[in-house]
Amino acid sequence: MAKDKADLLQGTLDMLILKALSLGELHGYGIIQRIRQLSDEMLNVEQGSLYPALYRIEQKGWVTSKWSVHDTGRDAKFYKLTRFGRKQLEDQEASWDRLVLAVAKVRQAT
Amino acid sequence: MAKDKADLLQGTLDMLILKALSLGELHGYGIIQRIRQLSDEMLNVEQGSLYPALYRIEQKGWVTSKWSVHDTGRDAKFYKLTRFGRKQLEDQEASWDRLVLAVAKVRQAT
DNA sequence: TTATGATGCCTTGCCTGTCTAGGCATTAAC
DNA sequence: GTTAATGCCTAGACAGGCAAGGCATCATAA
Repeated sequence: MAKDKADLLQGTLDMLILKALSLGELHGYGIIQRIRQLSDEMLNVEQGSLYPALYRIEQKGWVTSKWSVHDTGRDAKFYKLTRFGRKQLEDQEASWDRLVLAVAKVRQAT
Repeated sequence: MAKDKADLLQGTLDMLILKALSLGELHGYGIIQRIRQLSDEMLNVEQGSLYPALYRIEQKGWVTSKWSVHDTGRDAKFYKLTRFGRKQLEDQEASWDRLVLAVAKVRQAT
């Protein structure tokens, strides 16, 4: 099976989930789709990665969840970013920026 | 102990090591210093991360090693990038670029 | 009717890879 | 003589992403 989609690096997933939720409440499956769509199909989050991550994130208080009726008439568990989660998102984005910068510095070396 | 230095993300270490070695043969301890210096002290590779990584990388044939006399008069194990390792470096840099781009796309979403 | 694919939830177990925390030797500096 | 820097290494803990599964609902197609 072709693997043209980039594997995630450990640590980026939380940030992506938080970012997806910062655009509005969403259920798990929808988070996957939103990330895929926003990244132009470049990032594909597996369910086996997402649900454990959502559980972790909820335990940390970065999101809350509640069951609601989906527009399709089916039930789905909607996740919502907390204020603390929003702060976390900012922190993780800042860390990511630092890392990208640092790697860029190393790479531009001749 | 203050932790202002970014923890590496899994997967970036190999690339950094290969990049460091692409600038010339070097021994383990020197690789750590070179990465730290090139990144303006932002990246600090732990020895407990480096040596297992070097072992893995050598097993894969990306580098070769040989014991030589260091300029200080002491022995040190010098690692050298192979042609295959150089190809790997290019691949990993390309993957890194794709990931950074993909994350940027997600992040610029409103 | 049935069966397939998309949508939705979840769990288990493996595996990789980084980090913490050690150990040991040599050399230079104090 | 002891400390700090340089040099090598290992063992064990741990996180987290992934593969692979299970289950249910609904729409569509055969």
